[in-house]
Amino acid sequence: MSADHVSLVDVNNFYVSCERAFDYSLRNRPVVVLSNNDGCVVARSQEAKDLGIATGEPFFKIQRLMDSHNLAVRSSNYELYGDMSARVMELLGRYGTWHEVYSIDESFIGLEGNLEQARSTAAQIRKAIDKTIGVPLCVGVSTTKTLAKLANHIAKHNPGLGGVCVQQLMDQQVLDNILSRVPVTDVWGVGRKSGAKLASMGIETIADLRDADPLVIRKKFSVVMQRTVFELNGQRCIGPVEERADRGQVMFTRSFSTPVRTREAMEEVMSIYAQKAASRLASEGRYASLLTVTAGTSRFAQGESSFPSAQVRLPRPTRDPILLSKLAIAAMADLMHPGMDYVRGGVILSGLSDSPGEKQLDLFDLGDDHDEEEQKNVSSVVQDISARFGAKSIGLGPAGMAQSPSWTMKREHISQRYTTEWDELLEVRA
DNA sequence: TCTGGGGTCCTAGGACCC
DNA sequence: TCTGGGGTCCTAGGACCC
Repeated sequence: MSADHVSLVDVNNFYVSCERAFDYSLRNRPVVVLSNNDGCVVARSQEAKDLGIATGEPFFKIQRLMDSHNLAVRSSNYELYGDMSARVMELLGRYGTWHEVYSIDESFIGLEGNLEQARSTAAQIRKAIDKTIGVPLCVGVSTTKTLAKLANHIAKHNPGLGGVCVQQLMDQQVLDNILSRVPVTDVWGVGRKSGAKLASMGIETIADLRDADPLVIRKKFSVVMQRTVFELNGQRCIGPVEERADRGQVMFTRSFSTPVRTREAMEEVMSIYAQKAASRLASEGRYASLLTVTAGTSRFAQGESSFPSAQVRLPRPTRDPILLSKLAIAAMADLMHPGMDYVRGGVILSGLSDSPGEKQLDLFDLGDDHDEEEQKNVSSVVQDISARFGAKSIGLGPAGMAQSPSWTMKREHISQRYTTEWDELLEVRA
């Protein structure tokens, strides 16, 4: 990660900007993008922010603004955002000495040269992405990741900077003024809980945290917060995410559009989600050794609640959709209370590795070898078809039904998949 | 009526071993 | 019935992020 400067590139209001890139009617008006199930707001245009709409706000509370303030609403369209992200990242990779994708719309990039050269490269990046992909972004440049995040924050909030903020080129007095005014919770890595605790120690602004004693911070919080203090002082200590073969997990959890009450419906959920998770593993060429199932009643409902959860250790790494589906159903069967309203459920696969385990004796009770052999064949055919024709083309048991069950996700305001479906390409009229 | 999903990292504490 | 220290590994839970 050695380069003269660390920059953070962040697309403005990413989901909204993706929608706007293809739909001009969304420009210059308030726009929000909703979470899965059209539940709550996950992205807002500047105009929507100006209306006082908060992230996480339930859609039903702001629905009236559609009429009164010309608010436009879109269901989240992850096919579109994922595709746009890949294009942005590909282009960003051509700049800088290293490139670390941090999230769907953010990258850290190493820039070389003096400060003016860094600023000029940052401006080029903005221009290139806007011209070829059509989404606006801001670039923050400084000496550490935490400070680059901060510089990006400053660029976002000060339109006069033209979307680029090189921290070292700022007027010192202006910078000091900002640091001693902006609340500490605006720092990357400081959330609500830690913010409250810091405040009780008299640490309220970014400058306060920068000047705090790292040892005290380490003792009262953890090394994470201590690193933040070091980074605020210009000392690089947040490195790239380590690449580890067994790192990570794959989860498939969703809220249902209508509650699931019966054992049979929950079996459908577990079966379908397990197969979706398995197919994601297959696309990544990985295998899981731990299966976790979860479900839950609404956190907002009165009365009795239920949050069943169970883990199943898989004696050898697998991504077999039939096996995972069976195990997920079995694990959930005894835990759910039929009759209660479950509003969400999920399947998590973890302990990931790049190769399937060797078969071990007596660990799996799947009947005789003949059955297992046959099951293997069916599984591999299913995986093959879903890899070639897409996840929707085939499914086992409940997942194979042509019609979606009643609890599947609601997406009433979905935009077209401009970039990933031939049928929905943007029409251009001259 | 209606309140997201998918991640990462760290720490504490228990199980187990020598 | 009483009674050690030190180490590793695993898991649950908390906090944070986008």
